[in-house]
Order: sequence, then structure tokens, then C-alpha cells
Amino acid sequence: MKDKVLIRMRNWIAESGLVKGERLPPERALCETLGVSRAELRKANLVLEAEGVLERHVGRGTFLSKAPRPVNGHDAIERTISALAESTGPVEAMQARLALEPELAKLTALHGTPMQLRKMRQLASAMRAAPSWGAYEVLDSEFHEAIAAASGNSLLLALHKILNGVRLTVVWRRLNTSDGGPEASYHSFDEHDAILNALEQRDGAAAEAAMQAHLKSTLSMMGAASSPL
Amino acid sequence: MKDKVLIRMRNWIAESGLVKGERLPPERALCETLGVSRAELRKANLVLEAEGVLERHVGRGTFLSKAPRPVNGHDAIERTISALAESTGPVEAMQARLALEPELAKLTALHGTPMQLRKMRQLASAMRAAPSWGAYEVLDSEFHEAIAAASGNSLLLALHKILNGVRLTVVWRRLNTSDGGPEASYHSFDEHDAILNALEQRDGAAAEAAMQAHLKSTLSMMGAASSPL
DNA sequence: GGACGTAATATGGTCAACCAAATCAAAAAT
DNA sequence: ATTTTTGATTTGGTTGACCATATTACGTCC
Repeated sequence: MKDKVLIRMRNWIAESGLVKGERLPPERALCETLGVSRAELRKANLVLEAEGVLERHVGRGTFLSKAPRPVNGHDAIERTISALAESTGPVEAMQARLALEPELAKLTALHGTPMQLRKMRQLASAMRAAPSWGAYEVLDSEFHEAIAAASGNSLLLALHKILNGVRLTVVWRRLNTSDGGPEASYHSFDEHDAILNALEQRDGAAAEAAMQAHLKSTLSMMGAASSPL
Repeated sequence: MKDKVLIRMRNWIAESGLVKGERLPPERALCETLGVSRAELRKANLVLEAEGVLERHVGRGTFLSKAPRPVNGHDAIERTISALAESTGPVEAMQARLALEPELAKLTALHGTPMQLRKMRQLASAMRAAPSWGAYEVLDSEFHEAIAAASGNSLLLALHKILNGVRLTVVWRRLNTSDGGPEASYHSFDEHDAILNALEQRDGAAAEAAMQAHLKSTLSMMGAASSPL
């Protein structure tokens, strides 16, 4: 893809240890290092030059012109969430959760610490007493994120944060947060408990199945058809 | 000098009266209007595209962007990749793939179009002939992204792009790209074929299993212990 | 040994030819 | 008469060859 080289060039710069004013390797060398054609590298560098990141001089070389902007991971993730929420509907978000969260639950059954499991229990309890749907959704979001956090994989946690953020954004759009919260018989309560029971039993398959059942139940409550198998 | 074409292109756009989403004249016509070479015009348009001002599509033309959001999202994803790659090791990236990519393969068996499957076949073939590990990794990345793209869920595709971007970044750190490429007996080749066979048979469970086997195989090649079940 | 001039080499820049994707028009099939 | 297929054309994308600028190496002179 055409943006791939640009991404890789950004990363190369970030990891190069070069300081402002220092000279990059020649294009002909760097394009081999990156495994791209020189023309593709030049395109990426053209964009970076336009952004003020690089300065390029014929016969002299390419130089880092300014300190690269520090990459703030939290900001980047927030922006990513905002952008994705613009092109994601509630059902699609739900289906994406169905792909990822059972896998997370499976890993959490293996990797979750007692402290992390206790926190999930507290969140599940708090959800039963949620005074509004708004409060419920926040707690639910935290519950699911706590599961992801206990998966033992920071990259999966980050991916889940994005997924969770998109989902929460999409949900907030149509939620009347001043409504009274869920009834005591709300289906998710028992489903959360089933997930937690499996996690506490360290039963990965049961945790995965419980999470699947929970998300499918929620998906069907949304009036969405099940996947046409 | 080199910024003159960019400035002239900006002015041309401002004075064109074109509305968001409208199509610009073809490059070959517009470069004559501006009195510059097509290559020079293309450089200017590359920068404007990176800024989100223009959208360029092969065979269709160049358009004034409807909204800057897509590039904002793209930029945010790039930054997210950069940030996450700083805190992710190769094994962790691999394990995250193991959580997500079999699920994607399962969905792709259901949703993938014949054209998308053909593209994967082409990529798998190209990988067998990769002249270097660097080229192989790029093709492999594209292969796995093609699978994610065929899953039918744009949010999962975005998550996979992040995962794939992190993975590629992490891999590049330790890859000697000038090495000769993989041998004909490299294990991933047959594993890719097994995945594709399952996808073409529309067998979701087989696709999921084949992807799991492929990723586990790669993970074990990395010298990592399997998950301690 | 140092200064100067020239040639060779290195580095980024440009371009015409060709490639890849999409659209349109004409021919063939139903 | 309508639909589908095929070929031609249009449009943006890529690449190797060559160009323009800067640096380095070498030879000559003092």
C-alpha cells in the first residue's frame, strides 16, 4: 500500500537515534534497508519534507530538520477511536467484539491475577446497582477492559481499548443517559457472573464460551440477525 | 523551485470553484494548464493527498476530499502503531496475532469475495518468489491484511491494520533485509496454502485452525514457549 | 607540504516509457 | 430489445535511465 512506506519511514526515523540536523543514509542505501524502491522512498520523503520533518539537498544528502514530534500513545489512541467511531455502527462494533473478546477471556483465565479478578467482581456488582444506563455503560466498559487488561498482552489490551472506545462512543450516541438503569433481571448481569465464574475457575474454554454467549445475547437484543452461517 | 508547483496547485484549487467531492481534470490535462510536467504535478498532489486535501484513485481520477477525516484517522492509526511498537516485543505481537487472526480467517471464509481470495492467492505466490526477507515480510503483511480486509468488518480491519503495523515495525527492527529470502521449503508457504484452501472451501473452522497452526508454527520458530496450559 | 584545478564519484531530482486499475464503447449473446 | 462480454481508452502509479548539484580524490604546480 502506498502509505506503508511512509509509516515505515516514520518508524525508521523514530528508531534511528538520529538527532536534529543529522544526516540520513543515502536514498539508494536506505531504500534497500527498507526493502522498497527508491522512487517509493522518495515519495515518503517528499511528504516528510513537506511536513518539515526532513530537509533534502542535492549532492549533500537528506537531514533530520526538526526534532520529531513526540508520539503520545494515549492521544493517538483517542484520535483513532474518534475516527473509527465515525465509520462504525453499533452492530459492526458488536460483531468486532465477538471476534476479539472471547479470545481475551480465554487468555485472562490463564493470566489474570487474583487482584484483577477481584476488581472485575467489584465492577460486576457495581453494574447491578447502576443508577442509570449511562452509569451502567461506563461500568460495563470498565468491566470488559479489566478483562482485557488481565489477558497478559499489552498489545491486545491496546487493541481492546480502541474497540471499547469505539463501542462506547457509538453507544453514547443513542443512549438516553438520564433513563433509569437496568432492571435486576437484565440479562447481562448473570452473563457477567458466568464469565467471572469461568475466569475464577481458570477455565479458558468456559470463559470464552461465556463471553461469546454474553455478546451474542447482546447482539440479538440489538435486533440484529445472527451471522448467516 | 520545488514548492512552486505545490503553491500553484493550492491556488488553482482555491480558484477552481470545485466543491468537496468533485473531480479535478486529469493529471495530463491539468499539468498542461499549469505549465508543469506531469511528474511535478504528481509530487504536488502527493503532498496534498497526504494532507487530506485530495483523494486520488487509479482509473477514476483525482477528487477534492469530501472531508479531512479519513486522513486524520489514518494519521492517528500511524501514530498509534508507532507508540505501540515502542512497547511491544516480537513474541507479544505474535501472541496478539494468535488471538485475532484466526477469528478473522473464520469471518473471511464467510465474507470473502472471489476477487479478494484471488488477491490472496497472488500474494501467496509472490511470497514464494520473494528475493529477500524484507520483500517477503512486506508481502506477508499484505497477505494477512488482505485476509482482514475480507472479513466484512471495517472495525476489525482497522484493528488488524494496527496489529499488522506494529508487527511489521517490530519485525523490521531485527531483520537483515539484504539477506536472501526464504528457502522453497519455508514452512509458511504450505501453511499459507492451507489457509487459502480452507477459505476457498468456505470452511470457517478449517480456516481458523489453519491460521492458528500457521501462527503457532511461526511462534515456535521464534523460540518462544507455547502458552503454559 | 600546501594550494589549486580537474576528474571522478556521490547524492538528490526529473522524466519518458510502461504498468495497473477503472471506465466506456462496441460486439456478441440471449 | 436487453444483457453480457470483450476490447479500447482513460486515468493514476511505478520505474530505470538520465540529469543536476555537491563532495571527494587525484594530479600538478609552487
